[in-house]
Amino acid sequence: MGEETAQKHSSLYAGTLAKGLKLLRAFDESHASLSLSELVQRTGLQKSAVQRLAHTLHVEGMLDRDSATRRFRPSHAWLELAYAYYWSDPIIARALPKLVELSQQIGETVNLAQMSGNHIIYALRLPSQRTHFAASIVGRRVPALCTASGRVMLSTWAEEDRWQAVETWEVHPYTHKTITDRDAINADIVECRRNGYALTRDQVILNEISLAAPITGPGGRSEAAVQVSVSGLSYDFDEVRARILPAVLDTANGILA
Amino acid sequence: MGEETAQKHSSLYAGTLAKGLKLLRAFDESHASLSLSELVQRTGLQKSAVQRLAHTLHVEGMLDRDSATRRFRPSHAWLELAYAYYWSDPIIARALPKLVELSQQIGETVNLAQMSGNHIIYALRLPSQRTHFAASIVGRRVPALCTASGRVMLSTWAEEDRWQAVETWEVHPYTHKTITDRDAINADIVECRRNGYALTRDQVILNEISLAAPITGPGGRSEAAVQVSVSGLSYDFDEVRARILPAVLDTANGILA
DNA sequence: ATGCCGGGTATCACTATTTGACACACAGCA
DNA sequence: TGCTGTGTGTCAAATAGTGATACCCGGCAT
Repeated sequence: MGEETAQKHSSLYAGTLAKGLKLLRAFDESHASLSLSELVQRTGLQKSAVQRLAHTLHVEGMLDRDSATRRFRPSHAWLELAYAYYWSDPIIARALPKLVELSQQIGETVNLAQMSGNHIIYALRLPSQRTHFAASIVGRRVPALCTASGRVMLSTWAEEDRWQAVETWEVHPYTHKTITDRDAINADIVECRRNGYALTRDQVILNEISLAAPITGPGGRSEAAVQVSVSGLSYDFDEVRARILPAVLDTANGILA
Repeated sequence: MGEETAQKHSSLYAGTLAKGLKLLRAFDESHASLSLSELVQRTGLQKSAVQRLAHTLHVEGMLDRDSATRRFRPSHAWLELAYAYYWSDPIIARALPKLVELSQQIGETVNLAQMSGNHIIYALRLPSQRTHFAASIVGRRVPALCTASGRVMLSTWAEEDRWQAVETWEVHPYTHKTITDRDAINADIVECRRNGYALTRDQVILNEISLAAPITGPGGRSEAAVQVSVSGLSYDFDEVRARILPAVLDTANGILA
């Protein structure tokens, strides 16, 4: 066993609960439903433990069980947790009406992205056009350096934090055009800082243009961004700047962090 | 203690995990953040237990802690769980593109509602107009009998199940116009059955008109519905029937459950 | 200043709870 | 018929959670 677990086992650490959470996290976009033995594989836990924990989660309504196949699936309770999240994060309530307005105004997909560790997470999504499923649903995480939202947010950070992020944060080559060179990413962030917005294309999905503006609080450090996705087949950068950018900047400025 | 707990304590029941989940569920729309002692109050658990469980949830990234106020809050992980849910429920991927289309077509708020026990839960929401915050975010649960969605779904159920629902399921008087009389509700459901859609107003929010059509699978029993909300100040029933109903029926029929 | 109070934190002996190896039942398959 | 993989059930051993207790700190009234 590792040494990094040392801190965790501070007699305040409830291992059973942690293992239960591990079961929940075993479900993701490529593991939509899991059998008992798959759960064992994915979590590395003991069969007996998984059996008891999964049973408990089922009884408590956190997992649905298909009685024919015996497989487990996330339950509606998972959406209820999202509901509670939305109420707890004050920026959501401030952003939502403005995003709806923006969405109506420009007729393109509008998102609220938040910094979450070294990723961004989409907290609100208002899809207006057909795109990939993953690009339409909340809760998706993407390495911040690969996204327009992440870069604009970073552009508002203190020199040192920004530097540390560019040097060490994860990058994932989603497409063959994804920028993985850290100097190039840094250059883009510097430009974001000058412009007050970020404009990227082909970073996560081919032919997708992404425009983001930071939501800044009194400290000036941004932890959230308004982001718009449009098809690179319908727009070029200049058109985006002309037809969409002003509204996005307005929206972002109208949301006090 | 109680006798209803008998089933749960079947030696397969991990109490510690269940208590941890109880902490998560202590957060809701009127309890956006909770201190240690508030968690104690709301869960009825021991202070020590709450301390350990909350610490564990924090270490595991399920709870954020404001280091100044020492209060706990839902973390981004709660949105990630929703993300996993969306991938796991096959109806979501089929419904989403059609709902986006419908939303663009009619320019009004579109929802996907699912039956969840005796409530409906909003699984997808595409808000187009300003409304109440609660009416714009996913994961909200409402007693099925109070909603157009719930009633159309029930209208497709077998006589006996329908009857049982109308007789026993919970009703909540959200507004002074909410129908709480079970005979009246039953009459409406019978009408839904004849019409193939449900049309209500003022049931949950005053001046809100709600139109719902069932998504039916091969069995004929509906567990999900396409629902549209419009302002009762801009529409009356006849206008809704003329201008919105056809598109909604098309959409619902185009989604195979 | 003083003392009280409530909330968050830390400790520790006790024991209830989880553990994990084993054995069983069942279904699909060679 | 006898595998093999899964889901289920059992039980002694020991680990992990319990909850009473005490401590620390800041705010507040006296």
